[in-house]
Amino acid sequence: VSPTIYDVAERAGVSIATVSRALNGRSYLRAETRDRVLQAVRDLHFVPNGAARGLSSGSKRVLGLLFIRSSGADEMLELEGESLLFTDSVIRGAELSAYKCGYSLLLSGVDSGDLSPDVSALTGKCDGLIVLDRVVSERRVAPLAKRIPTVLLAGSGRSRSAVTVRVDNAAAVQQLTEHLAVHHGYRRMAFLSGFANSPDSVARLEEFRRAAAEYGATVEDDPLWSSDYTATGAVHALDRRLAAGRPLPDAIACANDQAAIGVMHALQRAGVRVPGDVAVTGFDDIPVGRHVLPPLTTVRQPTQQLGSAAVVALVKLIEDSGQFQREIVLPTRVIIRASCGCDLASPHAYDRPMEADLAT
Amino acid sequence: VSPTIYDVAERAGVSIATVSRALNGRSYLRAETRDRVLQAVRDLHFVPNGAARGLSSGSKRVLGLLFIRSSGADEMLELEGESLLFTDSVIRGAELSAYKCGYSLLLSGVDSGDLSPDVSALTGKCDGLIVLDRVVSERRVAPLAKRIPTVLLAGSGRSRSAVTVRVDNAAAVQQLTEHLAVHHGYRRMAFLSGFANSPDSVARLEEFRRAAAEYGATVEDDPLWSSDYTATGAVHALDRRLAAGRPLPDAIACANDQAAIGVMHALQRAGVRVPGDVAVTGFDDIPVGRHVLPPLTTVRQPTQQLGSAAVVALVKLIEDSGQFQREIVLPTRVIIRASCGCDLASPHAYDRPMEADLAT
DNA sequence: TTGTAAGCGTTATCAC
DNA sequence: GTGATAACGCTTACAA
Repeated sequence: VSPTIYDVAERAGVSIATVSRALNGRSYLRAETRDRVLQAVRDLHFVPNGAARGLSSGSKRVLGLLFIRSSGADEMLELEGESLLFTDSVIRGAELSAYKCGYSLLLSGVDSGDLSPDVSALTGKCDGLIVLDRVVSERRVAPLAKRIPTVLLAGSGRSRSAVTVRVDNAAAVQQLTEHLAVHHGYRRMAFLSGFANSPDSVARLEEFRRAAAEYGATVEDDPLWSSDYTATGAVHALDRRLAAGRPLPDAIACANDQAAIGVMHALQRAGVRVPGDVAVTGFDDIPVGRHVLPPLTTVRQPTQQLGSAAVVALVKLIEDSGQFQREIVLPTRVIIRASCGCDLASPHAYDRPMEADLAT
Repeated sequence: VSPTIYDVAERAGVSIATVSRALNGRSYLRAETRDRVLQAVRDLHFVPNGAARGLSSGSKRVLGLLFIRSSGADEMLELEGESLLFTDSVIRGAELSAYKCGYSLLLSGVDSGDLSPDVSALTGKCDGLIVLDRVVSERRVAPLAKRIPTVLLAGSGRSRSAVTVRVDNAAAVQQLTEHLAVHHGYRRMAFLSGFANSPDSVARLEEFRRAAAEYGATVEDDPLWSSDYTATGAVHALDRRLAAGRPLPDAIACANDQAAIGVMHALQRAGVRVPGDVAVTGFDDIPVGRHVLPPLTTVRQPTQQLGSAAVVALVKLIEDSGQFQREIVLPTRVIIRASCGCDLASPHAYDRPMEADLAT
């Protein structure tokens, strides 16, 4: 039913090669001929078939983006709905950047429990892959990257086989830890991890341990300080920790904001004051972080830029398969609010309240 | 570099037709042969080329989703970042549903100022299109839908040419207006519109006028009561209205939550109490709505379901091109919080505070 | 500057 | 059951 270049060629009185040339503008063409072809294209509402194009040229002009589908979104807390933001923001950044590079973005979620996701359905449809944190285990990256250009997003940066785009976890955690240990003088700390297989969570924990040691603070070493990036999971972890009866740490750093909010909730419910008795920090800077009480001290990541940087790196990988950066590290910024113990009116209050935002 | 069915066929000692059959499982095949082929597939890490498949079979197994890219996200208020949620949530729902139907989702943003977006880049790459609110004007829908299966998301439902999936704006606004007019007794109302070319905004305004009249309330008729779905835009609109000096209405219903938050901000900044002096309501139920003061009375839409319903409708349209529903209407739910004048402790407080959510 | 024709990697229609 | 082989709609040498 759809017209093909043959139809266009016939209507314009030229060969299909000429139509192709007029469309792609690669070769020289008499202006008059080109106009005639383009007129026929318009007349027929011709749109080139992407599959045929991809097959013939070897380039589908499509990038795949693999992310983890949060399991059972419907059954979760309302709050969990906000976890959409990190991945979604990456997707937005990636889409825009892909568009600018002349590609489209093909989305594919992977169920969180799925250990060996069937990536092949996607790989066949695109020229390259952007793989978000935790989608494929580190040892499965190499075989994948061998078959198709692959960029890892938020990986540890340890994978030698694929390009990695990630944030500077080390600098962020270093800065945050210094703030907690030096500015506030907290000595007994804890770090609530995300998934054990999340390179980001692992990197943050490692750096937290290192930095804490540097400032002479201790980090509680107990398997219960690990969770799953959700507020619910954090509440459960904290409830277990509270039940243990031992004195609580001075400060609890969390692998992400949702967990931090869960931690604050569990503490407050147990009558522990935040930050009076225990300070809490997050990571990501999700919007609701400024509306909870106390407003959350956290680390802001350039989420959209993560997506766009990944696309740019991937396109480079696909197009000029020559040299490329093995690793791209994006900056982070510590956002001091109140949950760390700071007074919002203090000079550390980089972040302004909502009214100020709106006044712009 | 990638292996083809020829390589697989050779390794398995069969013809390419047999490989194709083993892969697609359509035809009968000796079990032993099939196993041999599948083993070769695994050995070679063969992945069928999607472009070739699409070209040969006529079905690319890809659905396109067109949405409006919010303009200049970087320069906007932090709050605007939360407007990501509606579209993103639709995308998530669509992705999951597409996956279940055996399709992938191809994303394509359209710049908000772009009057005649180049949809052709996408149409060539997919089997059908999901078009979000405001992406293409109503008169451009028909020619598009003629060329490629198209589902309109959040359209007015007036387009005879394409299938429409939308929420029940009429019921929601009717219910909300009744609450304002009957329960609270407000008589003088206003409605702050979104974009003039947004069918959803138009539908909400129309129904608001109708319902208000039904209950004997008046609706201010002034061009300044129109804006652009953003908090900033709403602040500007309200500032103009405040400057006019006339007495304010009893209640202001807004076309979406961001606008409602902007309205509340502008009023409060001018010393007007919400809801004491003027009641305000929103639409969408974005997460931050429960954290603003007063918590926002609004209408919840099943955003993920909008996406998945659109996909299901589109797949049906593509696959059994026989009959299909012209219009699919999803239910909405009024969420009463405090900005309408309700006491949160009253029986109308369907929505529980954050603590209650977390306690689950 | 334009036309001819050979692929690209599948699926699907025939035969056998 | 399985194997040849002809599409599918485009790009791109190679000729002219």
